[in-house]
Amino acid sequence: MSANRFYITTAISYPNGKPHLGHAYELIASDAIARFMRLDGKDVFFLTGTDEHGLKMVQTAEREGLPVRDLADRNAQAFRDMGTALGASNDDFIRTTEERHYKASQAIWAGMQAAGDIYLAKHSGWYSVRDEAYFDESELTSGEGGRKFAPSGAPVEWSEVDSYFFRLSKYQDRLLELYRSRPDFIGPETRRNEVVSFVSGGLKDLSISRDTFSWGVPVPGDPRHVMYVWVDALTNYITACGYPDESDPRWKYWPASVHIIGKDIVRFHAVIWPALLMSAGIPLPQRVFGHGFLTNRGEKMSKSLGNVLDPVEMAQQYGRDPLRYFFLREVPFGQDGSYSHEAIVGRLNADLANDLGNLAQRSLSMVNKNCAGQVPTRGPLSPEDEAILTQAYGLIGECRTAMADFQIHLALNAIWRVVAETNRYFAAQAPWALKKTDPARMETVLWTTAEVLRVIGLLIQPVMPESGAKLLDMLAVPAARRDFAAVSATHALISGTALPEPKGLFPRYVEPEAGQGD
RNA sequence: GGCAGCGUAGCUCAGCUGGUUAGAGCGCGGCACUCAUAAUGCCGAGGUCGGCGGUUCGAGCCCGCCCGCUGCUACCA
Repeated sequence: MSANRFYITTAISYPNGKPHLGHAYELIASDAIARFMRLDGKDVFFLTGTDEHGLKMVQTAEREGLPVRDLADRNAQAFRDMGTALGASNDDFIRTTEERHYKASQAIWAGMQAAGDIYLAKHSGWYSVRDEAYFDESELTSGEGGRKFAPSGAPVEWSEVDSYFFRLSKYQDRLLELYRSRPDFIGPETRRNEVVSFVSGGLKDLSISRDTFSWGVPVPGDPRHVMYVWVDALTNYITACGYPDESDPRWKYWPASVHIIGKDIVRFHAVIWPALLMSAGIPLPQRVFGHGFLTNRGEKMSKSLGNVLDPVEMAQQYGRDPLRYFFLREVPFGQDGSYSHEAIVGRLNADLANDLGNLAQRSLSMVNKNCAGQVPTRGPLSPEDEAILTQAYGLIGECRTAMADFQIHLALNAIWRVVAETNRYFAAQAPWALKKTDPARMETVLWTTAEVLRVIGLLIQPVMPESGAKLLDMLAVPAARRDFAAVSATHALISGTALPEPKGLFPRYVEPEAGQGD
């Protein structure tokens, strides 16, 4: 990966159900990062997709009376549709049931095998059919008659099956060295600490195949087995780059700049994945970043609590851009966050409608009425004008710093700090009063405000692409001048340019009749 | 149990290598303005910085103990 390329992925979603807010959140955040990097001049490849194999898909399909492939097709489409509804700009959407992925998975398997890291053995342990999981002896509780039970209360039985294993244990030292030499490989830091602690405690070899079902990628040379979870799912990130064909035009994007994932699967991405890659002799991703979870008023979303919200419906209710803004501004990226209807409405009305929307409205409507609908005449700049402009131009640096560590909320904080400052500037300069006493000065104040709005419009595009475009449209900023290279005085608004009539940027959210609340 | 982290205004959180009257946003109270999406601006209320004890000329920031909370402690993706 050259310095100018940026490859970002979300985790691939397991589509045995409909997409939920957690999926939406990860996609929105990744999309904002991808868009930021594109606008900042990078050659971006942004990937998302679905992980469609495994027993649960088979079971869900049975329950619904569908062929499993039909279920996969239907639900994968639901995830694609969610992306559309949220404005995701992914360059590809990978499905692990695709032919290209079979090739890639079998190729990496072969690579690991060639390295001597795969062997066949008995996978044994206490298995709970209901939980579909193995449990360590220490996790079990004993009931009457010596029967043993999983933490969930489900009965367990001793199970022994043939399985291929990956020599994960062999990579402990190399992994620790990786974490030591590249401190930002895992983020945020708290996740890094956990992983280091975990690996330091020793690694066991990993069961990577099953012969108890067939819905998966066949193991090369032993079609009784399908690959189990790890190899199949993680490999998607290189499948999309054309692996194993290194002459594929996409191969240049590997290694990925960052895998954006939920905090619950950090270990798989920060331990197993690099080990698989090391084994197969493939370069390692630059970074792995685990975001937090969203809760509804502090409670986990769950069907039984009835607080599961459909992200597509939310986008319709609040607007795609405002919804994106809310989650990216309200939740420090990497930490858990809570949301509620009240919190969303509060943010939308305060930050979007009142602060930014109204700033655009109050200034641009004055321009429209008093400056012949053109970019105002810029006279000599006062120290106050210079100060606010300097702050605005300085934002790109702050945003770059924040986004380099995926601190999206800090970038937005910085932008809104300037929005607030601009409202103060506008009130202090009182162009409505200057209209009578010093029209030329009024024009300069309006020009300065419009120029700040131009910069704001450019910088909000990653998070709110439509709204950013709308604001830039109102300022007649040409399409070719909408990347971050334009965040400078060099590309400032030119006095006399004709402007369209301003339109509301962010309407206030008003409760529908007989407020349903949330 | 072990390891890691956290506990600062009603709420969500900032507080750099310890140093004058502990900060922001939201919420709340008052005032101003009327260009604007009943928007905005100004002022304010005011928290024993979880508790106790230390180190220090001086601690929210260092040390010890205690209380409370969270995460991790592998085969569910």
